Amino acid sequence: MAREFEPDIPDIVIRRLPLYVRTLRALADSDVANVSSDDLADEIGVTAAQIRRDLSYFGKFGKQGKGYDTRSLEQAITQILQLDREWPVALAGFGSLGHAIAHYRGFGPSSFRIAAIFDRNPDKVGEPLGEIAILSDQCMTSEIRRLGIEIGIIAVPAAEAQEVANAMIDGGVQSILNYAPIVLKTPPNVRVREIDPIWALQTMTYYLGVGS
Amino acid sequence: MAREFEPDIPDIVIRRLPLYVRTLRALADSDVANVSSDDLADEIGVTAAQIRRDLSYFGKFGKQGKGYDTRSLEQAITQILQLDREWPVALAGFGSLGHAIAHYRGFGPSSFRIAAIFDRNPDKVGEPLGEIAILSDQCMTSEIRRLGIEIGIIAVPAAEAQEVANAMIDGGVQSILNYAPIVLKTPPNVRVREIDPIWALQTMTYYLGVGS
DNA sequence: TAGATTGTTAATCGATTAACAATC
DNA sequence: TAGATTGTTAATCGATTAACAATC
Repeated sequence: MAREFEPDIPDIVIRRLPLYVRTLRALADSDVANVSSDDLADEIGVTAAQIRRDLSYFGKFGKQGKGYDTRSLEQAITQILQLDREWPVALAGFGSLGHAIAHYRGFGPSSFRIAAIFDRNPDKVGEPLGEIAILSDQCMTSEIRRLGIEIGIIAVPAAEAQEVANAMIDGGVQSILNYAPIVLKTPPNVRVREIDPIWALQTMTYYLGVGS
Repeated sequence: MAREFEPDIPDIVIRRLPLYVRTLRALADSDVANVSSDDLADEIGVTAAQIRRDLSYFGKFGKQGKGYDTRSLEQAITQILQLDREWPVALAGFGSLGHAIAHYRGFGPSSFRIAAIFDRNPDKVGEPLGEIAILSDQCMTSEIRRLGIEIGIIAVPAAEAQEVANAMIDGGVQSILNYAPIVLKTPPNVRVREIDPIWALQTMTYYLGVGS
């Protein structure tokens, strides 16, 4: 049975776990072998109680009086998140945004690898990227299914985003990173996260100006 | 008195408002003159009760039996968010990520304009962007203050991000869009939003695989 | 008027925090 | 052992939802 329907771990807890991994990795890389939930909380900017509560959903990872072994807690959470493997990702849209994503250096050291790129006009977008051909949108569903891809990135204009999402989902995608400024309609087993810098800025202007 | 300390409007409500603006604008542009909270909720993927509750923090915008005038509700929320003006923005980091941000087409029709660009090595990054010179990080605080900039975008490596944030804040920045994968330490009057595609992907792998 | 839909209150739901016994 | 810190429960806090009187 798929974990989408795991009832008792709140999504908001899952969303914090990558932050723990990142922070623990930085600590371990700085040769900090142990942390208490208090120290970790300070580092991250949350409360120690929240960290302990979050971890308790998954097991016992610490030692009373001692705290957590940074490296092994990092590895434990990495496993929980299934980040101890490489995930092939499909990128739709190879305009300027798609190019920037494809060349984004952050993917290198991560668990994600762009394994297929699609564009409505594959001829017009110029060079393929390294070994990855740019394919037509029409191949999307079948190619995603062929490669067993479960993660898609949408970098097409808003007007085309829903159609692209549908094609990805038909191919088996269950996680979508959406750069288009539109709310995608998706079935309940598909998760979408938004990347929208303008939106993010718009949530902060409310607080600006006036006094200071 | 600054609205940072406005006690009674939850930040989570503020974060939803841009979504309402965007959706109302799309409806108005499609010549839909009126919407009920029910229709709007369907469009956005939230509940009608939530929309009515959110709006009630700011006033009365609808008519019983009729719903909301799309255009005027859009404008009302735009005003609440202070999006009816143009905000100059400072961009720190003009590497490949900074370039992509500076050229991002989404800024064009938005309320935001990149007004200053900074890099640690302004000589090495090549061409200035249009009319905007690339200045040294050392000018950041004074130039931000001179231009009255209140919004900053951080696109530098993680190791430099905190220092850059400090310089921005010293210059008067109160809103930061952070592309660096690090938790910034900031005073309580400064708001930070994260843009981190890898993090976003990492919050979804938990649900993948296994069944389907 | 009759029907529809708002604005608002109270009830529910869920997440965070505080506290502390267990124990390393 | 004494001190520190976990894991967990119960209390608190805050956000969402349901319901409905008001009214267009």
